[in-house]
Amino acid sequence: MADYGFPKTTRLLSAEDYKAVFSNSQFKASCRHILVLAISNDCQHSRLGLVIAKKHISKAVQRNKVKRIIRDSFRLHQDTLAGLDLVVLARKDADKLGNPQLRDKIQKLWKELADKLARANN
RNA sequence: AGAGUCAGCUGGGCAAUUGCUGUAGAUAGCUCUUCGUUUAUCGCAUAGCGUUAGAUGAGGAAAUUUAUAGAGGAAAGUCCGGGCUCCAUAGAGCAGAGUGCCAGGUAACGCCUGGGGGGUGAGAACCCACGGCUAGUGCAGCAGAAAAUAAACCGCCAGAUUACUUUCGAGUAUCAGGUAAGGGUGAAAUGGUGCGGUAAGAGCGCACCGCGCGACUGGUAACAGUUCGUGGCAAUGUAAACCCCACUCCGGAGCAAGGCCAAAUAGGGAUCUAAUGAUGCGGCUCGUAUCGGAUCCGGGUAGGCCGCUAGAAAUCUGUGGCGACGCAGAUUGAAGAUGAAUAAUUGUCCUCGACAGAACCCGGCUUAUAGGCUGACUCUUCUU
RNA sequence: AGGCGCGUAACUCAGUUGGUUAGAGUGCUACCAUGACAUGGUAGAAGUCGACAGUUCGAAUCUGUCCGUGCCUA
Repeated sequence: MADYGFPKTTRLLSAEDYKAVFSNSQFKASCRHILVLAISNDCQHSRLGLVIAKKHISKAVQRNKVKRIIRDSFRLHQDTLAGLDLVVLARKDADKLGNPQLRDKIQKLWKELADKLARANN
């Protein structure tokens, strides 16, 4: 049975972690509203970081909502992305999507990343 | 029944599954770690100190699990007022900033309550930066004759040793005057109506109204008055113009304040040390400065911890007060994150869910806000 | 979160303190000059001064409240 928890070990915590992902990102996946960067890490599991800029989503309620949905989706799909440090950036108008649409989009991006990872390992 | 005014409350509910953060407890001693006791081992300068490994006791982290709590009325804007913290600081004044009818409330306020005055509305009610331009200084474009110690453009008026005309009444022009009743300009033109008065007029005089000043009465006061006296009126607007008056603040920053622990790297200070070393100053010795190693010390970055939520607290009761609010008693423990929790999915119900997310904490103000509920009051219509 | 500043022509800025006329440069349009283009010359258009209230006879300017935008503090 897969572990669907989201404890602190599966998050990016310090500024250095983020810096590492930004400066040498190995994998990329994006759509109109979301961009995902990733590098492989030394852990067994994957780790998630979120960058939701105030510039792109102006209202705090909307920012929180987007973060929650992405986090929840990551929680349910993290077993397919093992060994990656991920940073998810929200682009403009990401808050205009409905909850189910946002969910679909992020799921597709997870899948794309998983494929790329498999290809790189082979 | 309809229309409306004010005040208060609420801000989707239920169920299942999967998650997050705090707090309290439990678990196994499988993982990491701190301190102590003890056994073995190895090293050395050997009553000792240190290395490594094991056993054991206590604590912490992480993990698993159970219970429990978990955004707002505005959490927002940052427009005011405080608490708290640090730095600065003899005291007083000037300067500066703010407030501005009166009284009270408050930790304090630019907030609130009650009262006064003015305005809006049929009314319940609502709105008002509401001290002073009779302390001084300034400003008032254009238009208009004149714009602030008033003023004569048109008009009106009697006069003249004047000129012309003449129907001999006077008229026109000119001169030097009087006049603020009428005209037009302007946002604004120096009380209103009537009577008298006059050459024409004029607060020039009078009556009433309005206004100023003083007294009296009521009121803590602002202020009010079918009161009395007095002044012919002197007093245009503007203080969100300078300013005057009264009161308040009066050093500065803000939890990214501030305090504690503290790696790596670089650098600082103190002590010891050896080649009796190297380099610079110097012709050489002496001297002096720098350079090596070890130990200790303090500052301090990354990072971590505290600050952090029990407070001008909430609720209820009693009591004083018209009220804001005060006082007394009882009860309650109610978010505290830090790449930042408080949710997601599914089902279901209804009226189909607005504005919107704590970040040190309070008191206000302002702005945004779907719908629902309660109470008090006003007006209109109908019925009894 | 806390603390500062700025909104004026399409663009870059004056004017705001001290109230009564909105101005400069670049760009744009038309014409002149040239065989043509650039340069040059002449003329012209373009602004509810971020929005809404208030004070005033009168507001880009004074006062208040919102909106947008930028910067600083780890």
